[in-house]
Amino acid sequence: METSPFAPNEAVALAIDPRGGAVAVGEHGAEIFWGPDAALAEIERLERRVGPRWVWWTSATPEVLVAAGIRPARCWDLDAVHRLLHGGWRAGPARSWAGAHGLDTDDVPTVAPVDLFSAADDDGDPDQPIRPDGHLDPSWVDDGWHDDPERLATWATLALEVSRRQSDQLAALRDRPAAPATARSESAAALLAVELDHDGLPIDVAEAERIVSSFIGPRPLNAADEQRVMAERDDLVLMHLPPDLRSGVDLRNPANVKSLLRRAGIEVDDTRAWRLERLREEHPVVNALLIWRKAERIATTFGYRWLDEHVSAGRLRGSWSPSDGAAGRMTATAGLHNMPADLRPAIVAEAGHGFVRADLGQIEPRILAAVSGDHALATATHDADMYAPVAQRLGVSREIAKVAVLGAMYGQTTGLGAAALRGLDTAYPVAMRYLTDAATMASSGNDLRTRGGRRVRMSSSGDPDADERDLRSRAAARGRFGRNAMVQGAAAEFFKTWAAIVRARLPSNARVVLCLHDELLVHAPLDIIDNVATIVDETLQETAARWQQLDRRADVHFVADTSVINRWSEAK
DNA sequence: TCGGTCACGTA
DNA sequence: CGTACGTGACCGAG
Repeated sequence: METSPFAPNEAVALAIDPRGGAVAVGEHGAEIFWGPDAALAEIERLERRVGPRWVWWTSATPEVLVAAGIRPARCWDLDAVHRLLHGGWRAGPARSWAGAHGLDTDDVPTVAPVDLFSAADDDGDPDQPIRPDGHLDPSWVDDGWHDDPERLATWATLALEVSRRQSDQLAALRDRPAAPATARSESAAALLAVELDHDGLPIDVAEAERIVSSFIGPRPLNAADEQRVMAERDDLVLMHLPPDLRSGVDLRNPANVKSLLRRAGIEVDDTRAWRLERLREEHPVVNALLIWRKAERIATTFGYRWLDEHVSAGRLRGSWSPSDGAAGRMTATAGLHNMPADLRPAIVAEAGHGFVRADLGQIEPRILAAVSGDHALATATHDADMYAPVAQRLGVSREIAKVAVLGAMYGQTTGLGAAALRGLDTAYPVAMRYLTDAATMASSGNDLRTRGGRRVRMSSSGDPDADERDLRSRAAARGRFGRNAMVQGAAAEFFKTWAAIVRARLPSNARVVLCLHDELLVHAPLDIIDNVATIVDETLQETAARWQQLDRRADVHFVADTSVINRWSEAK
């Protein structure tokens, strides 16, 4: 009979030295696997036979696993939990350690710049990872544990200790009962981010190039050709000006464009597209400029260079971050989160595969109903379109109701019907009070915590030069930020829980390939695609049920629009 | 070379 | 005086 020092679901800290081996440390024992290949094989075996909750310092550890084809089921990511507990986007072992030990996380020791004279003058004990002041020794953090099983074991043991302390800190958030569960789903999202980095988003490059070409023409042959094409694009705008105004105009310089427009008889405060949109008919140069801007965006940001840099083997890859520094939404580079809709037809499932695309409907107002515990607003969420009952209750049109609710969550004060805002206050006082409380706290510089326990820092960095008006407007800005962060942050937590459970429920040949704040894209073989769609829908209800279990405040319904498609552009 | 501003795409 | 993000071009300060 096989014995293991670990139990299913037990927290087991894992430290990997890709060149040497790995160490796994649990409550009641440890295992050392030496030799890189043997270590990965043993980790895979442990994952399969035991299924612990792996604890790791940073995503560098799962990166090794995912690269080796190992997809752990459960984890505890110290970075992710640190960000949750202490706010902001910065993390790393030194900060996680400091945060777990009640030390200053903003001022952790760093390795001094390499210096010939100071190199030998290190007052730290090389065998001792903890400094006298209680911080992790930065030289240890960097690579002090490499190539030595014993030091690697120390490193894993320290991780396990941090995870215990983090668990205690989460449990101590008595008014945030969802915090421990959120730490687990935030960890899962961090692991998913590693997988998204690795897997990439299926893209049909030929189709993408065709779309790019439709905006800016064929791929330039060389730098000179590129210059020529650029000049030709510029000319399509400049031709609408009298010849004596054309020279020296740089369309890429907004100030320049502004004066250009003024000379054409058009006065604007700035040259943003939404402002120019209404002036299209005023002068042909405006229309030409807006078309130019669109092409310029493709040329500079989403053109051939973008494809060359970020696409390989039919996948568009970016760098995923499981939580931003504000409300904790996922972010991604390489344009994965801001790809123009025009390019979405190029996101095509591979042969024999399809996408399941699902997006949460009206997620933020539903989240507001849940986190505030407003029963009247919760009742509205029982409708597939929750703005309809809100409109009825306020006695306004659906459009007005929608704008008013969104405006309340964003802190918008202008352009809203005052009657609708007053109506919200009387119809949904609990939800509105929740928002104004958050705004009041934030505007006076107090940190907030989301429903899942994420600390939202308000760091009111005092500017000695700020005058009274500056201070007031900054306080108001903090208020809007805080008000929105409580909703956006809880929505991000809800979304990540959903994504994490979907990930756990999917068969191994189906993968989440995109997370877009309220939208999931899953890539799967066609013969199971309907099953995957069912999993995605059922998982949403499971996510909602888990929330209700932890909160038990209001019966909020969540809905998703789910469809099976071949191209990202097909749904919606 | 760097930070700030403008601009614009997504949610 | 509606939030968040990433990217790129330009500007001015250093």
